[in-house]
Amino acid sequence: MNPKPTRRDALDNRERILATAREAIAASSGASNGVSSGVSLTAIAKQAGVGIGTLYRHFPTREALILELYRHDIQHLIDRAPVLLADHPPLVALRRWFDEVAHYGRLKYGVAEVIHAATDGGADDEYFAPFVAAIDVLLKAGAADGSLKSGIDPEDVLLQLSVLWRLDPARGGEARAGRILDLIVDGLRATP
Amino acid sequence: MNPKPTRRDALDNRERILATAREAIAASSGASNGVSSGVSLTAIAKQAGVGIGTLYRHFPTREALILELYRHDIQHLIDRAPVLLADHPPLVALRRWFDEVAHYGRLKYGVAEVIHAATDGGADDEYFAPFVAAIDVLLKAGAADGSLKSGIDPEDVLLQLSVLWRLDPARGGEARAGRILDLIVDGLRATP
DNA sequence: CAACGTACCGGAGGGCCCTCCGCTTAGCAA
DNA sequence: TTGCTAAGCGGAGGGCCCTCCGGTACGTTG
Repeated sequence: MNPKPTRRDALDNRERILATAREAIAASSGASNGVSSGVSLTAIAKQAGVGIGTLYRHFPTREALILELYRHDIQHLIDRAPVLLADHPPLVALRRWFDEVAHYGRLKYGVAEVIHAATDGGADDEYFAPFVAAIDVLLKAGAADGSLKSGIDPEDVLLQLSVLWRLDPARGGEARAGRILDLIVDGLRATP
Repeated sequence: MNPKPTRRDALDNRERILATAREAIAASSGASNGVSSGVSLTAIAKQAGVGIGTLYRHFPTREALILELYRHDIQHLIDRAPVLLADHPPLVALRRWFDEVAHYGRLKYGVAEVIHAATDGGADDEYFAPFVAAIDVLLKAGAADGSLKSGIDPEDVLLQLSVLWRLDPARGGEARAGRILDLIVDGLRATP
């Protein structure tokens, strides 16, 4: 899909675009609700000293770019799932993980953007499959010890989580996120 | 907010825009996932024989236009809540209502669009407050007979519902919607 | 080192969104 | 009927998105 360009100039450009995008987003992220719309790809291209066509060749969609920026952070979140599971019972681990994802997503809004893109259905599975897998691990653990329903589709849960990114942190979003996560977890609980 | 224009020409234009928009959306709604993006406001204005400025004066955002188109249908949904409550126990009424909203929303995608806009936070409360009120009635009834938790914020629930509009009906969306609604309802249930 | 093919560049172009402001005209008042 | 005035009109303009394709230069091969 994105088999890393082989030519030097191409690679340079790619890196330059990523660096510029990182700056631009960091600069603009102080304001507003954190939805991606704020940054102009045109501006990034110009600032990076490449043509707009070049930017689009490297990153065919805005999401592809954001996604690449936050690949690291996303991986971190994914890796947290088994760690939490090792330290806590499944139900607690699940809830903690949700909290981390929600919190992280609102902080570094890029992660939210990625998940948003992923849940839009059009995104490359390659990227968000690990995310789904992380959820699945948590769900399976909960099912195994009887605290969660069994047979839940992890993608359904990811979709439910995607609501979080639409909260406005400025106005009660923090508290609302907590309440909604509670509701979601309750929905996943095994019914005795 | 939108105190209906008093001049004849203004009113005519308004109606013409609405009629044209209705056609345009009907014509394009056959395809794709049903997200609003498909229709160009520029095209609607041209087709309606008004300047783009006129369209924007009457309907400051795309959502405002869509919302006006489906005001009727939305009202219908809202009215269904008490009817269902009269005929069924609260839990059943709630679930039925969810089903109707979900189904309707995916059929006439405008409703989805409106709710989507409403949950975006920026929307005029005036419009979606009745929706929230309808949910609240259902929740209160369930709380009263002990089948649902008490003290749930209806806006939280609306937000959870908003996930439904992002499902792709073409690929498993129908079934997925059902599963997710089950999860949501379970989350709202009173914990014994 | 020269020459070449192709991977990559860049920006013009078409389309949409939304704003802003000078002009038009409907409806009222005399 | 004839002004008059503000409510309403409309489109030019600036910005962004994304595509497409003629040109450039990288790296390889002889």
